[in-house]
Amino acid sequence: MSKIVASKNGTKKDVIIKKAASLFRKKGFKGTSMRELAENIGVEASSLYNHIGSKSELLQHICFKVANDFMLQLHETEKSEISTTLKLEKLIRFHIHMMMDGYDEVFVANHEWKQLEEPFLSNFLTQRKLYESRMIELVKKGIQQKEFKNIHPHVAVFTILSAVRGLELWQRHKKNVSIKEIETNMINHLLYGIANQ
Amino acid sequence: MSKIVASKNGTKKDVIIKKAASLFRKKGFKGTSMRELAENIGVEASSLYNHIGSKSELLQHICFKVANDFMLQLHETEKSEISTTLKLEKLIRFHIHMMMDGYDEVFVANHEWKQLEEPFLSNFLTQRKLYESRMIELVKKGIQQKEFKNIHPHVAVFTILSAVRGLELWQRHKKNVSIKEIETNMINHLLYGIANQ
DNA sequence: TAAAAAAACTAATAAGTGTTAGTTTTGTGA
DNA sequence: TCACAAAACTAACACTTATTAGTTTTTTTA
Repeated sequence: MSKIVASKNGTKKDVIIKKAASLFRKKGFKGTSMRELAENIGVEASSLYNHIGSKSELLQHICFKVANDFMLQLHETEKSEISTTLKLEKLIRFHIHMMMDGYDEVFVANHEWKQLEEPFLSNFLTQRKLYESRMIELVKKGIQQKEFKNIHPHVAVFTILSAVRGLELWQRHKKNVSIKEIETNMINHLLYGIANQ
Repeated sequence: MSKIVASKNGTKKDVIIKKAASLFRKKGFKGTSMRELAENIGVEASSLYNHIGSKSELLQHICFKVANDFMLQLHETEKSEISTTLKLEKLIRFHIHMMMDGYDEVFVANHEWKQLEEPFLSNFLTQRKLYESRMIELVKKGIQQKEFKNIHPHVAVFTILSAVRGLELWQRHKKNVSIKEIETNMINHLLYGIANQ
């Protein structure tokens, strides 16, 4: 029937991946059928296979694109010559922006990676573990330099990562609060707390 | 073949639900088949239907049990005559303990509620929204009473809820850090921050 | 120990899954 | 305009899904 319309800067495969990310977020990877994906694009299911190899491939693409983006930013931040506090702040801001700009993809990478098949599953987990441990090193450094309190680095990093991931919850409510406002409040909360004294 | 063994304090249905929660967490609701569930219990799939009505019913039971537990605790906390800071602290501690004791169930309620069918889906979302708004009211009160800084209550609540939900990540690493240690660090982090000055 | 109830079993159903083969339509460059 | 390539289509495949019917085994009760 209709032909898949390639957007200006992206192949038809990209269009499929984008729609897949949206559906995988809303209904889950296993909860989304190829027929459903095809229908949302305006095409028969079999036609998708002119552009992609398999359903799994779609998930792989989404997950590793996100993982890669985060890794690159981490690497860049580590190299930059600013205080540890500012490095942490920069990373938190990046997480916030990724969550806002690439909501569907980040959500899918966070929630549907379990459905990856080997060896992609192991690969993804290794990369995530590496990311976490490098953030922990950063916090440790901040403690040594007396920039941070004598907290448990592991707990601190997980608290931060989780809080940021929780921006997912915001997508439902984004009417009243601006990104800037969320960003400022969240950074203050995570770095300086909310209690007086 | 073998019969479903009912544990001391629980019907056979409870055994099925417990195992379902475990599998739904590990593989997702859609990713878990009734045959798989049955096999894990040591029985044929059709035999499950002597004890339960449907697969969906299992998910419903898990989600609403969790939602109910949280609601009850919120209600009790609201009534208790302690400072707002202590109320918030009490709630955070409850979240932490729920995550530790009922890991599978809380995880499933957090991640698989989307797979609920109507009218259960709407019901669940309404209840969650109510929970959130009552926590927001609590934070607002804390600000009025000058117990909290002049933060954005909405952002603060979501940051806290997300951070606590992130305890999921801990189940993988629970070797080195005790619950008590996590609890203390997390509460300090969320209420008082991590930065010096 | 015999009767009744509970819970297992086998077998089958209808619907849905990802994917492939083969064919027809559509768009493009000579 | 004609040939070639890209991308759509229809139809089918082998398999898995939740669930039901009907039957047999096991357990409980009297």
